[in-house]
Amino acid sequence: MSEELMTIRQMCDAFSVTPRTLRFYEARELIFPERRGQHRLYDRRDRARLTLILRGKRFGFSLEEIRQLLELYEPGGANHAQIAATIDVARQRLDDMERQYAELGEAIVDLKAQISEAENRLTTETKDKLTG
Amino acid sequence: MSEELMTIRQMCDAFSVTPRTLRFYEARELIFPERRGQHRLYDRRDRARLTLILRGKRFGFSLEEIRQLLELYEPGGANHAQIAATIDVARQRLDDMERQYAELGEAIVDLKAQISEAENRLTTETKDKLTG
DNA sequence: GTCTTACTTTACGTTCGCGTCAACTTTACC
DNA sequence: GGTAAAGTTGACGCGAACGTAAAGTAAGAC
Repeated sequence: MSEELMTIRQMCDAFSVTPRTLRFYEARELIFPERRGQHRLYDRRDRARLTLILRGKRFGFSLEEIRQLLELYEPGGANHAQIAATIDVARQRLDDMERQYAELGEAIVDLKAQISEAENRLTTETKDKLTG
Repeated sequence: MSEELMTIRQMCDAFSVTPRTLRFYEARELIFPERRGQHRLYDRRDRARLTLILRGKRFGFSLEEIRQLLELYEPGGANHAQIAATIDVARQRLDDMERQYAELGEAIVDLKAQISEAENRLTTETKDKLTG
C-alpha cells in the first residue's frame, strides 16, 4: 500500500459519486486510473484530480473546460506552446470566476435582505391578526 | 408607455436571450408577460424577474430552484404557510451560496498560484534555452 | 467446482435547457 | 387589400452528464 491505491468502490464512497461517473470521467480523459488486470485502481494523483473535477463542477464549468484546466496542474509532458495555451484558458476562467465571485457576493446580500423582509411580512401578519 | 412595456424582441436584445428562451421560462412559470391580443408584452416586473433568473443561472441553480426563489421576491398573494416554506427554501439556497462563495474564493487563490507557477515554468524553460 | 461478489464493457434511456424547423396568425405599411 | 415583418404554438432534435439494465469476466469463500 505504498501508493495508497483505492478500488472504484472506495473512491465512490469517499467522493459520493457512482462508478458510472468515474468511468465517464475516464472516458472523457479527466482521470487515468491504473489497471490491475481488468480492475481500475486509483492513486493519490487520481484523487487530487477528482477533487478538482468536483470543485469545478460546482462552479459551473463543463467537463471539457475542467479537462483543460487540469492540464495546468500536471507537472510535465506538455510543450511550450501547449502550456502557454493552457495558461490563456486558465486566465479566462479566472476572470469568469472573479466576476462570479463578486456577483455572488452581491446576490448573497440581496437574498439575505429578501429573507428578512419576508420574515417581517410573516411577523407583521401575525401581529395584525393579534391586534386586529 | 406608462408601464414601459417591451416586445419579445426588445427583451431579447436587452438581455441577450432568444424568444425561445423567454417562452420556455414562461412555460416553466418563471415569468408572466401580459397578452395584448396574441402578443406578449413584458413590464418592469418581468424584467426584474428575468434579471434574477439569469443571475441564478450563472450560479448554477436550476430553473425550478430559481422559480422557488422568485416567490420570495413577490410581494403579495401567498399565504402564511407558503411564505414560511419559501423562506426555508431560500435559507437553504443561501447556505449553498455562502459555501460556494467561500469555496470559490479558495479556488481563485489556488488557480492564481497554478497560473504563476506555470508561467515560471515557461520563463525557466526559455532561460534554459538561452543559457543552455 | 460452484457460488457470490465486485468489477467490467456495451448500449440504450433520461433530464435539463434550450435550438430549430414548420405551419399559422397578427400587425404594420403602403 | 396585399404583402412583408414580427409574433404565435406545436413538435422534434440535441449535447451534456450521467442512470440503468444486460451480459460477461475474474477472484476469493466455502
